Amino acid sequence: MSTLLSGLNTEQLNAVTLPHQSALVLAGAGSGKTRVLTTRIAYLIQSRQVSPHSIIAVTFTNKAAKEMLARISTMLPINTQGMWVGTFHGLCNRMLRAHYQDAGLPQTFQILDSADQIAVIKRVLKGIGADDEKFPPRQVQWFINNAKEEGLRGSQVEAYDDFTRKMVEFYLVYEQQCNKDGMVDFAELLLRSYELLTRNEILRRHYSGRFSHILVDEFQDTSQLQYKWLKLFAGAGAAVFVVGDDDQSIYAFRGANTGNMREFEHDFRISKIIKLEQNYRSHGNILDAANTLIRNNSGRLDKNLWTSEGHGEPLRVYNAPTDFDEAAFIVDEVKSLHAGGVELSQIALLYRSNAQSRVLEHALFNASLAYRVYGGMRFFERQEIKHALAYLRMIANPDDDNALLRIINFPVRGIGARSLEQLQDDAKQLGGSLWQAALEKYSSGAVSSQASEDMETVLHSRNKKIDKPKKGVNSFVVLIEAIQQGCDELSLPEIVDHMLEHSGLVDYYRAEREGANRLENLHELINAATSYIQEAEDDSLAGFLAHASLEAGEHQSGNNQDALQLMTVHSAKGLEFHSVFLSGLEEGLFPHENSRNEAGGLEEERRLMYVALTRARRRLYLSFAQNRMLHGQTRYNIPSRFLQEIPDGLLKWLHPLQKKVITQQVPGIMGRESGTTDQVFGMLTQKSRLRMKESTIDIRDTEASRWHVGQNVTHAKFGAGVIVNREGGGADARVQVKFNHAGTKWLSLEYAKLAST
DNA sequence: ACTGATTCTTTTTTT
DNA sequence: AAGAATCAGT
Repeated sequence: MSTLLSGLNTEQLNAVTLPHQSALVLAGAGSGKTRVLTTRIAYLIQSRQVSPHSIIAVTFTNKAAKEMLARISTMLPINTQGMWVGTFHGLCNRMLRAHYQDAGLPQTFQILDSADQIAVIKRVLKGIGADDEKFPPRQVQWFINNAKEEGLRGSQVEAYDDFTRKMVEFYLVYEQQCNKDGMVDFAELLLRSYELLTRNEILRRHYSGRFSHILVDEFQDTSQLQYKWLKLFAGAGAAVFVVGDDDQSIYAFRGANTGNMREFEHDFRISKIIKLEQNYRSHGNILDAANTLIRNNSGRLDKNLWTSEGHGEPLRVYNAPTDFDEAAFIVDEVKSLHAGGVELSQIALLYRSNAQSRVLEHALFNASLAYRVYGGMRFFERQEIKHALAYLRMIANPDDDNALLRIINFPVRGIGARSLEQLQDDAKQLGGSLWQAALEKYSSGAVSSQASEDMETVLHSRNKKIDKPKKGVNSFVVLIEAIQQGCDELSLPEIVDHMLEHSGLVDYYRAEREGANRLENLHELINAATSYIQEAEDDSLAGFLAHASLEAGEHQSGNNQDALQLMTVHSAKGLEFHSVFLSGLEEGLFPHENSRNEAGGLEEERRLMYVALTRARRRLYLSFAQNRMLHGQTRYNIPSRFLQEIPDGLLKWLHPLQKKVITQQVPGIMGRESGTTDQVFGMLTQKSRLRMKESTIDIRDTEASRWHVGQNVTHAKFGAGVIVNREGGGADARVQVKFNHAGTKWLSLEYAKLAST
């Protein structure tokens, strides 16, 4: 007990030991939020004799849920399996599985991730002959999800204009399709379980009675519907303990509603907000920068982070000519940090959008630095895995049209658009799934052909209609049935293995030239199944499939070696690192240009920036590039306004060698002496920009002219050699070097650190 | 039905 | 720049 609470500061202790009442904890970045939550749970169980069975803890990501469970079990020797800890979506799934009948769902209902959802929408649109130029599937998806988030069914949405009426129509057909196939999208998980509780009084009583304590992490990220869902769970008697930081709300695009914090204050009669303001993570300068920046936002709940640590280093700012230079700079700095004893895994490279990782990866790869990219293409989103999952879905529930369409001709078995159309028509007539239609066709060559037709036509049409397409469809039906039968008595990993072998997927990718990686992923899927049955209490195939949809990421066939961490700012939330590089600080990128048109968009971007800054413990690099390649063309950018919102005194500007000259030529641009914002930052005139560019090239050319054919050189990695050729000029200058021991290579003078010997 | 070529389009962030 | 989607030719 005393060990449980030791080391907590006054506010933390206060929060942890609160009596049975609802509470709002406003917890700044790095203020020990997770610790407070987990300790509170442990404290409730240990000192208040609260049964783990009556505690529910909601987190925002699966990762956070896992970590919470792990921390609790180190504090208390209890079985955490009975506890309800998870994301909103995860918990809703759990509930719907338990009461699938009451919820009007088939036992094997499938969860659609966004990509699946788009696919279904596309199919639906095509099915009713809608013009997908005029109604882009993305927009339809957005409409549907928004409606669901507001708690509205297709029949309840009010439409006053043609466009909306059309959208509603799509929504209705989409709903129908989902119901028919037993599919549930993310928003549906929430809405469905919300409705279940609203309608079903017995269940509602059961749950609101069962949970005496509800704890919510990252409360600022909850949506309207999620909040209503919470209130339903809480009923009248539960103590609801929510922890959040309005400054770190970065999911408004997904429906997060900071206003929930104020509503909560009101709804649950919170008399005093508990504030955790001592930061245990970052040095003073970093914190000051973050605090100053975020003060530019309006309507914040008041809070100011402080630290008892010293100021530490200034933030380092780097102005790179191009994104390549930026990457090269980062690589250099990482190397010296690493050489100085900082573990690679303690260094993070953060960026606003996933696409930015490419340049960085390229540079890191060439420098042979170990790195790991989070997010981006996730494990369960890869095409080979999606294919494999589709086969598994067919085993679990063959009426899943979506899954069927994905794999009916993959690997190819001669089923083209023609036979598919046929099948879809049959299904429509039958009023059943594609699978049922396929079965019908396959199992009965002599189906009730219309008696009115004469014999010849029947024979004729049978030969043409049934024989030919039947071949393909037939083989598919046989295959799926064979796999299904083969799965009896098998464990989950064995089912996966069995499916992989017999579906032909393994053979397909084995034959593919670039298939090695995909093969590896397919095998990794077996491992994923193995670890799933070890961790989850429900080891059914349906459970595994739900898991795959809900937890798309975090399963990488990865090694645990010390590696740099690359991720978006969003996915860095909740993490901390010794050193952080924040790259791409340019207008249009961060803040992102799309945020301009959205209400509150800029403030959300600023919060995102705040999150990014507060990830760093000791050292923080901020960098931007004047030119950046985007969608295949170069864009000229001006530095992010957020840079300017950080006090000068906290920044230390780093300049590459060439830059010194530029500074002299164009004073007032690089130096940040007095002057209006526009002069300093941005609005570089076309002319001055040009001047900068020219001067850069000039210098480079001098740089390049240092090298000539026949010169003896050494390279850090390849050793000694002689220049045998050179081409290009300016930024593109390259030399061909014949190395004594490493063959002949073309090297870019810009990056290859050649030394003359 | 399949292949190769051409055009199009890109998510900002995630359950 | 790269991948997906569509189109044309076989």
